[in-house]
Amino acid sequence: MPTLQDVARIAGVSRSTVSRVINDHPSVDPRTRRRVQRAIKQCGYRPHAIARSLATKRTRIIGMIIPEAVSRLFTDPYFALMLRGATDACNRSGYQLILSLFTASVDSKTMHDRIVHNGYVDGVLTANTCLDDGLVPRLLDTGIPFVTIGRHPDARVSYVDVDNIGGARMATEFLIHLGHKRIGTITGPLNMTPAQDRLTGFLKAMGDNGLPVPDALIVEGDFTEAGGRAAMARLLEERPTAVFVASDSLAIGAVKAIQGAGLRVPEDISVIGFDDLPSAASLEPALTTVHQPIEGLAQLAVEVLIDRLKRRVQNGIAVQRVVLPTELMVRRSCTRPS
Amino acid sequence: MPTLQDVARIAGVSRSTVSRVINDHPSVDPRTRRRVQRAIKQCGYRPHAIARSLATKRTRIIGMIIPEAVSRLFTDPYFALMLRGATDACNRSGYQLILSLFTASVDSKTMHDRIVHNGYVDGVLTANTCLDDGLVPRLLDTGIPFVTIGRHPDARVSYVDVDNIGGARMATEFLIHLGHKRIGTITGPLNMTPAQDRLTGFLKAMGDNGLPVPDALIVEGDFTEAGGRAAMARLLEERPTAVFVASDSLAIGAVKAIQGAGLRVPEDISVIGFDDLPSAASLEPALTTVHQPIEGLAQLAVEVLIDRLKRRVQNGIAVQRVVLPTELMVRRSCTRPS
DNA sequence: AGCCTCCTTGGAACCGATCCCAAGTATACC
DNA sequence: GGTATACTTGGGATCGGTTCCAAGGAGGCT
Repeated sequence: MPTLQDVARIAGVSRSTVSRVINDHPSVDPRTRRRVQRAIKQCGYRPHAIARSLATKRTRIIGMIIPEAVSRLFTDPYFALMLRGATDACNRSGYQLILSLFTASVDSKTMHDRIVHNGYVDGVLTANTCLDDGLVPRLLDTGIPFVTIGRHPDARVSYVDVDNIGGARMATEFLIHLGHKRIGTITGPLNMTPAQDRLTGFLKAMGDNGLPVPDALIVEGDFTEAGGRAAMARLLEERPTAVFVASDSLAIGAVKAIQGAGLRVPEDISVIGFDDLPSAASLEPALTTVHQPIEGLAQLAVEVLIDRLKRRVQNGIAVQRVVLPTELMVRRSCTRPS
Repeated sequence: MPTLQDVARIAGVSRSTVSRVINDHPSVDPRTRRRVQRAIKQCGYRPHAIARSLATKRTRIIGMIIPEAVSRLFTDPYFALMLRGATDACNRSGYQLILSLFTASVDSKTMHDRIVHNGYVDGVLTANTCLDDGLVPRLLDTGIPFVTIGRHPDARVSYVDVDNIGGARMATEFLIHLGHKRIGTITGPLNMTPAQDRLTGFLKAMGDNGLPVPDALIVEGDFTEAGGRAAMARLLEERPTAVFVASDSLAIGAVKAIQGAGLRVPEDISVIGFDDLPSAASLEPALTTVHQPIEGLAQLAVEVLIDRLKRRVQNGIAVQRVVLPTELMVRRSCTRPS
């Protein structure tokens, strides 16, 4: 592997000058620049990222942290879409993404230290943090720039999120407008903000329309299909005519539970989900759900993070927050109550 | 951030000595060692990975490349499991994983150069390469250590794989033993070796049992649910009594196509899949399929790669290949022909 | 013609570690 | 007591870049 020194020798200039050419520094004579560029081509030189990082203290690597609590859910297509969005944005900007799934085999403090303190990452992206897993406070402590996907209540945290409250309200109002009055909900784990927000939106819609929500009509699930099935089994005893389910995976389980009990969707019970996973449209019946732009959200998160990394040099550090809108996808799983 | 120098000053020794303590070099007086360790604790020193990498020429980072051709399939839970296996193995060994999904936004040669030539990765893992995407030849060219998940025909390539031929044969023989004679298959994209191998296993089982396989009973799919649906639609015209489908995602589509045509699984047509995705057991009907240990395979791939990285120092370079067995998961989607 | 500027360029320090080599010290042996 | 040996330790070069600073040279102005 040729180094700067080699190029310099071939072009008959100093390392400094070659470095300037590589980095598009303006103060290089055009003739010299061409000569250096020829030399670079000739010997197939490529800048050594590690050496460069040591000097500049920037690696152009972003760490993506998925906390252990949700890594069980990792097979949900939600994460694949998120990763695709994030990597795509990184590709465009010439950044690399280190993926760090916290798993049971190593304790999370060690994992955190490894990724944050070893100097390999300029900044961190984190998704689906639980309020009680301590990740965000630790990140704040270290002072490393980071952006969360999904809002976090701490005022110092920059995040990107979708309008979960608005989306949930929209979904619930859709059910209400269809004529439903006895509407249940299956929530996500309530230590996660998206789950909280979707519940909030649901309650707001119900409240605004003067509909009571007895506690028994609210069942906490865990964002998995199995969880949806179990939650729906309990909810069935309350005989709701419609259910707002906080994620599509949960909704898939809920539909199975309903059908398993010999009831039909939507004729006996209407079901509305949240996420609009790719499979939602091809379920039987096709799932009415709230679309959230997962890939776009992850892309945006990367862009916001990179923006922060650049500004940091200029000492601009104001918290940034972006919330994207959701969209109701009306399909077959909801109808008027009989 | 404190550096080696700072620790050295506090402990009253030289950088060299601190370095020896950090790296567990034996020739350090126990008393000195303790003194240095106290100094390290006291100032919260952590080795700077970048600087260390520059000196040692090893980063403890592995690059995982998913070629563009399959990044469309990326929402298949298969990839999530693979990533989880790979990251978990990395966590255990103290390695980091850079995830590189080749996407349309950047051409694949550029992507390849970025990840391979910038010095950030010690080695590369690659999954589901197509025979015609040129990735493997390029990797061979650069001389970087790499391991593919899924076999590659080139004799110089180290890989881990599951016994696709054996699994496919086992599945097909299961159908044959049930009494089926007119058995169709939906294959994956035949420019991918797993798809080829599963077809080979199918044909071998059929041939060994003296059953003819007219061309019309072989339909190429693309490993997606929609592809499975389309392929099955064509296959239905041939009236097979059973179908061996080369992946669970394809099988899900196939089942839907069968049900959509007013036929029942397994009463009218038996369906057997391949992969044993987490959802296979909870489908309606539960899918009989060939289990492959995806997470374990990815873990193994990481281990083999790390092993190669270590041996490389010792100039051991023999190609390594491992093939794991598969297992038949008998569920409800297959029965005797009527 | 002389002086001042601006543009280019090279030199050297630096980023934070590793590691070889030589020197110093303690122990053992004769 | 002197010398050989083993064990510790420090110094300095090195990895491959970036960047500050100073110097040289060309061009412009009076």
